[in-house]
Amino acid sequence: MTDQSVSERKRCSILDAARAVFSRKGYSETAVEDVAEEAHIAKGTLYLYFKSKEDLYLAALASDLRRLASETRREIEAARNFREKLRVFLRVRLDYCKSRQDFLRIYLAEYGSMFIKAPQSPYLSQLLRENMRYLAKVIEEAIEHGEIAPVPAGPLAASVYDISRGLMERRLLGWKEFRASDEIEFTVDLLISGIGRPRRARRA
Amino acid sequence: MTDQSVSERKRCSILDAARAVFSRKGYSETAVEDVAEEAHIAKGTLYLYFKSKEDLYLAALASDLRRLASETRREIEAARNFREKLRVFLRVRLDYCKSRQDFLRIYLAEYGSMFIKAPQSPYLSQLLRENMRYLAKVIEEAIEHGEIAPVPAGPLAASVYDISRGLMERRLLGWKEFRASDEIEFTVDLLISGIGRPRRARRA
Amino acid sequence: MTDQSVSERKRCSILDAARAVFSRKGYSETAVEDVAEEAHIAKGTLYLYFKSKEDLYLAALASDLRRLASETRREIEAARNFREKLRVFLRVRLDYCKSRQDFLRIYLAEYGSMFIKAPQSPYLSQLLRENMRYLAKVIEEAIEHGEIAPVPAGPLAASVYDISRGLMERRLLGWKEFRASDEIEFTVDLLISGIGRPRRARRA
Amino acid sequence: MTDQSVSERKRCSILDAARAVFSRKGYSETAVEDVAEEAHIAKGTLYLYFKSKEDLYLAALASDLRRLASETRREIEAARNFREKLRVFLRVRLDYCKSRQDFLRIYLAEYGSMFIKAPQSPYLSQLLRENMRYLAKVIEEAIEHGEIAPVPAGPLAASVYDISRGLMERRLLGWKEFRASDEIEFTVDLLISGIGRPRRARRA
DNA sequence: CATGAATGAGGTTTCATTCAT
DNA sequence: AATGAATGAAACCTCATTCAT
Repeated sequence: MTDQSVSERKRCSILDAARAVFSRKGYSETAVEDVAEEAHIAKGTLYLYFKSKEDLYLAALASDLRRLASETRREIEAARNFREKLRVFLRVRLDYCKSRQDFLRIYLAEYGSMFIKAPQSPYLSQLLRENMRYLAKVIEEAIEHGEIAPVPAGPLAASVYDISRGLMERRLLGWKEFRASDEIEFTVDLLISGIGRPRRARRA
Repeated sequence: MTDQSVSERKRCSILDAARAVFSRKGYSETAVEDVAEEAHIAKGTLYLYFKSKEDLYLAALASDLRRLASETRREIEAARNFREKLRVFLRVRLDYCKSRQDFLRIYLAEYGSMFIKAPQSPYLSQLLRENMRYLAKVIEEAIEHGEIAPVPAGPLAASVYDISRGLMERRLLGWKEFRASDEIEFTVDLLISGIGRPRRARRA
Repeated sequence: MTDQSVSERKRCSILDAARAVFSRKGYSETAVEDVAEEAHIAKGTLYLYFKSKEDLYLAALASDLRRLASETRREIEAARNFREKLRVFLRVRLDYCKSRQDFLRIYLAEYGSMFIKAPQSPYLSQLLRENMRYLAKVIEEAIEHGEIAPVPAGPLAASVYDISRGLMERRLLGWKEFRASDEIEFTVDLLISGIGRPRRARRA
Repeated sequence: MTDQSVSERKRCSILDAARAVFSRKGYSETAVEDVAEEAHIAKGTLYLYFKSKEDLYLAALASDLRRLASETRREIEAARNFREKLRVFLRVRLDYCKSRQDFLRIYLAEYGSMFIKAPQSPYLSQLLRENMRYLAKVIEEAIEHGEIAPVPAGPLAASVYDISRGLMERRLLGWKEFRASDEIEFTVDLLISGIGRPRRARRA
């Protein structure tokens, strides 16, 4: 048991190192040795935990991707109404820009390369669809509850993902036009007032 | 004259080959030799036209990026009202998915890697901002004309870009939930009815 | 301890291989792979010990250059009078033609290329001046002791170096006019007595 | 006739360019294109006059080497006595340091590489021996005339060459200890009188 | 478990030479 | 005679991976 957890702990510390380095230099510019150094282990040791550089890269990505997904779910579950759920969805993501820059950089980079060597990481696209499906379900529930108009849930979920990704990207690039909370509010308004009825007085 | 154009023609044919190969295998998996073969020239010849692999890659990207931008402007200029302009913006992009898959794959991949080694392609992010700025201006005009509510133009333009990119991506991945024209209509409705006044009957 | 010496031993064996190959084919005609083969190691291994082809070349040169210098000093120190010191200086050098042909070829080649790209090997010219300076000091002492006439020590040292280099060169080319010991004797006589008329009793 | 001389003139201008470039950058660092540019002709044209890079290099060397040899002979012939001939021999060479730096650099570099790839330029070593043989003959005559002691002419000629080369080298490197004329005088004295004790009246 | 020396395939780039114009 | 675009061999160097210790 201890054995297992010790081993698991080391795996994690390697993943942390990997994220740090990959996010700094990118996949192809990163040498396996760089990661080993950052993790204070020998290059050979790394291969006891991951079977290849790519495996390591994908593992670094997946571990945090799962964390983001579960955190998102937990917070959404806790939110009262749809507007709140939307807000929460965006907030969790924008918070990641601060606390997990390294993960996000890899995530966004890998997202882009999906379009080139799709078969390489079926895992990412699968995880992505799963998460989108979840958001679609949340939307469907809101429709059922009469909170929003009966729009196609899948495409809407996709759009929400698109916009949230854009927000993260611009934060990472330092292009912030205004404060995170305002950006969230703007986005929620954009989406809700498109879906909700009239759109009279916004933001009191 | 002929000389110049012959040379220019060859440069273009190399760029075409480069786009084809890069979009298939990605930057780091592509060997310069692969591109040379695709273009039916010798490796060394390629270096007469481009000074490095990266130069070639960026040139392949930039040439089509400029084409997309100018085509977008032309069509938007021709459109009557804002709703139409929005529709046109999205349509031009979705058309590209068919006619220029190779370009788009490179574009999206490179977009992602901006977050990792930003300084490498300042050109891309500059072009991007320029294009966004243009869309923002179009939005501002629509606001002035009273076509849409007075929303912050910059963030809105960004969101439009985000969503359009998402649409392209999903088409490239074959995730289309429905026909392109429907997707465009859905998106326009989502955006407009969020910006425009009441939002009565959508989608007939 | 063993570790260090094992590593050091390997470094030396690579240097030996390098000297052998470089002296056979010259710097630019030698491929790094050739040296690796001669040393019975892989190309990559060589780069664990030397950071570039040039580094390897210079290291091969410097190691023996230092050895030659120290051997020279030791023997000169042991010699009684100036005539003897001169003899010894030349002998050590001519002996090197036999035992270290490979080194000498590199040394002489590199000497020549000093005049073309001087900044490349400041190390060589520095070592050279140091050694000349030492010989000059030996000469100055001989003058003080009244063993020889009060001639300018620097230029004389340089001339001695010039002639000794010529002797080595001609031996390497197989142009020997007579036996090494006779050549040494002739040179010592020439320097000490000159060729002007009198020249009575030479060599007792 | 004109045709021939025009062609010959072009060959020479290429040789001049070659000397200039080779002496600046060395053989392997020089690209054939560099020489072509310096000569204001196209790369292909150069191959009409010289069959390879090496051929060009050797030709650049040989043309001036012959010039140096003939100039040396002419001046030596004109000199009255042996001491004067010696002086003249050294002076012609030191003058070359000023007027033909580029040639000398190549000459000295190539001299060094003789020891590595001797078979490559048999021409140089042949020319060298010829010139040495000539000096030896001059020495033999001086001995016959009773101007100097009966020393072995070959080795002495070699030594004179060695020293003169050293003088040129140090001038090229900027190591001059004193003025050219003094250096010549010192050398002549050294050879004629040696450094042994008596050495009474030097230079009459 | 851990190491890190060794490997060698493969990458990008250069450049001497050719040849159609 | 002159050109310079095209070639492709070969060079140097990197680095993911293995394996004996």
